[in-house]
Amino acid sequence: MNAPRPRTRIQRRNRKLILDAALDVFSAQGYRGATLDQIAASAGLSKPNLLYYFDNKEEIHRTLLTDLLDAWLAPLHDLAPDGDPQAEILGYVRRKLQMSREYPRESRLFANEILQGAPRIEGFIRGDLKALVDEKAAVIRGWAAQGRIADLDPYHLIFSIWALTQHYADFEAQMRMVRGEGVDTFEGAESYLDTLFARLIAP
Amino acid sequence: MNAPRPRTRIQRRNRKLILDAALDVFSAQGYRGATLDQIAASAGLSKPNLLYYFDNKEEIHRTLLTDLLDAWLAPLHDLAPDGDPQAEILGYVRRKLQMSREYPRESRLFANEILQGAPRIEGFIRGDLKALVDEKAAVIRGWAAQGRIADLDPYHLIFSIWALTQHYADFEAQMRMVRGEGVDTFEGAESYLDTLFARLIAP
DNA sequence: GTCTATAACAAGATAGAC
DNA sequence: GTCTATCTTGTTATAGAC
Repeated sequence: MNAPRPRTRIQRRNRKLILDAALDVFSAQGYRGATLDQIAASAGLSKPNLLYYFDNKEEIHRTLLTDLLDAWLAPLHDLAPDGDPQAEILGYVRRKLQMSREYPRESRLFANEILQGAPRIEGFIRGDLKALVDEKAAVIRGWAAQGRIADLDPYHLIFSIWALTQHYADFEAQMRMVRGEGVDTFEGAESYLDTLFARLIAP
Repeated sequence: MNAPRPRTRIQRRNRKLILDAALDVFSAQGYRGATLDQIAASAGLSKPNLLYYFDNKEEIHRTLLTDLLDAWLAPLHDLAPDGDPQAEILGYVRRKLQMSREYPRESRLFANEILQGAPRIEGFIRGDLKALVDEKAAVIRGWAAQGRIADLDPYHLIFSIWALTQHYADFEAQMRMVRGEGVDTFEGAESYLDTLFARLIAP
């Protein structure tokens, strides 16, 4: 029997509870490290009740990942070819950093997936993501050709934006331990990345 | 009964085989995702034979991680306070990138550990790593105070070096899929990072 | 819809022959 | 030292009462 489409209020609420708990556990432990017991306990439900809402463990994970992928493309999608190059690139950096701050668990879920060779999202990466990156890389290359930004490899540029912004979410544990518990690890990040990319892309 | 200290040639050889296979599997699947069956198969030994050389799964993992941590500090350790600031920082970036290229599995093993909250290396991070980072941050701050490099937060600077260099190892799967199978993902990385950090730290 | 109880199946670890 | 066979535990998933 398939899990029901969420019709009632209580069903929608429980599905949300489960997905939120599962995001906690999967992002912190990885797919195999997570157990249904942990997720159930964190959601305040029994394990069989979890499996009333989702057919199996994998479906919970796939749901989280799928929901995430749409949001994942948005910041880059918004990079406008007819905008001011500097403002567009710095704006993209800010939106990406904002995502790391607001959705660190999602970032870690994604990082776990990539680290393991992206087995479940290979289609997404080779498909939608690659298409979008190729499109925006061409835009950036055009700006460089016009001398409106420095002449940089657009792929390295995009990857460096991902690396720097996602690091604040994915390696947050390390930053916190190195800097000490009291520190907000995002403090100063936006201004640092603003400076870094402004100096990098200045023509 | 404890596993034997490696005395004979064959023991040393088998321990190496096991650790190399385990590094493959742990770095790709994470601690919980890895199974002794996979490691044994990859090493060409039987599962009980693995456990003749190591008491249990955790000891294999701990051995890999411990061996890694020494090497992990070296590039930053070599940043010399009395050297030329620009050359020292760019040299550190190059050494770190070189480690990502030569030891991508080790980088992913480390990344897996941090993503999960660094449960097994918290002591290392709060201890040796924090001490080294604090020490070198002070050096960098001194350079900035003397106007020999730009005035940047040294912690954000160090973290950004980690983020950018390790990304080439940890997110290699994504880069390969976005760029296409034929591409060497490290191609152009050194010159890109050279440019990035040279422009960033120029006074 | 939710629960207790339990089946079914990995996966870590051990026993004991060779 | 290495293997086959097996024990034991943890985990996913199902049965069936309520």
